Amino acid sequence: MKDINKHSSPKNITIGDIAKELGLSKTTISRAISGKGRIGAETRQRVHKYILEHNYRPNLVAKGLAQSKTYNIGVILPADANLTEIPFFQSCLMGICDAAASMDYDVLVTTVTDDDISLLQRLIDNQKVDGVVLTRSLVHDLPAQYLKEVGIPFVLIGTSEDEDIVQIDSNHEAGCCELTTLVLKSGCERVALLAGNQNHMVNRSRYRGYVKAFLDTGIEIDNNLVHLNLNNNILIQKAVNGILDNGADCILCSDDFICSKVLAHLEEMNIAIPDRVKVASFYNSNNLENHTPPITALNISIKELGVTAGKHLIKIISGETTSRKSLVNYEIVLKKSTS
DNA sequence: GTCAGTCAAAGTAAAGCGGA
DNA sequence: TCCGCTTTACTTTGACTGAC
Repeated sequence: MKDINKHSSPKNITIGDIAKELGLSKTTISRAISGKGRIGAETRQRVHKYILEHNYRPNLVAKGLAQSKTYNIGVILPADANLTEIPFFQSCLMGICDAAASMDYDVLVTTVTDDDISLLQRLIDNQKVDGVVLTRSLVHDLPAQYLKEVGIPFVLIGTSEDEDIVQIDSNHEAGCCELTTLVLKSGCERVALLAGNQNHMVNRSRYRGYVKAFLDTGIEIDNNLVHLNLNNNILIQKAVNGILDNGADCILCSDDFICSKVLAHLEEMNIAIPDRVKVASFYNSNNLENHTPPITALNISIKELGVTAGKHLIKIISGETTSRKSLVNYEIVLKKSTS
């Protein structure tokens, strides 16, 4: 028997040490700890007494080996997230980490772009994780398609038309419809929408909510006031100029990135909010909360999205059934920008 | 047949060991 | 010294053994 301590740091007590000390096999110790399999009550008590006295902690690598599990979950972030999106993904990640830690899992993070999922494939090929949380939903969702093909458990933070995918989201369509209706009923007659990339499912849901509010209130949409796929500042500024020329009295922004660019452009043009034009966002953030005047926005607990996603994923990994779609509550926070 | 316990195998990095 | 093979570490679990 070689001396394994010769080249290593002080080692933790193992199941083998306990077996040797108590004159039992490693199997018997394992069964006494797990409660699975037949074992005498007195033996079980002896083992439990010993592990309590010696602060035994199972080796998760070996446990994973025996169960063909890694006790890791992967979190996939978009590599092309812009600066204003980072707080969203950070809060998601914190929620996922909390959920994972509470269920004895660790988290590995990697990134994908819309058309390059090689880092996700590497994570799966190398068997680094038992399951995956996708933090962005796309219309043509390459990561989701890939994970379905290879049969790895995963959940999606967002919405998908694929009914096989477990989805964690807020009801964006209902929230945006509610906020748009509030604005329409407050007396605004020319309510514009500036929305982002329509390849992102969330932006489609927000657009549907805007349209539904007009249908419900019986007001016709003026397409001159609707601009989609605003992916950069130049497009946003052009859109703002266009809707102001078309008499917009309220600007609804599909997210805080667009909203912050709109606010900056309005300030440059010395256009007063809310006196000349009202502004609201379908997604809230610290940037908007700290703006003068404060901006009316839809509020969602992003960390709760992450916690829910993490818990659902680990349930699926453990073989438990879970609901296909979970919705996290939203609230409309009315501020001076629409008063 | 039942009960209580043991054996062996799973994956893989790192260390040990023998021969060239 | 280098190369390549063997052993070890770690836990779980189905199959197996021995006593009654």
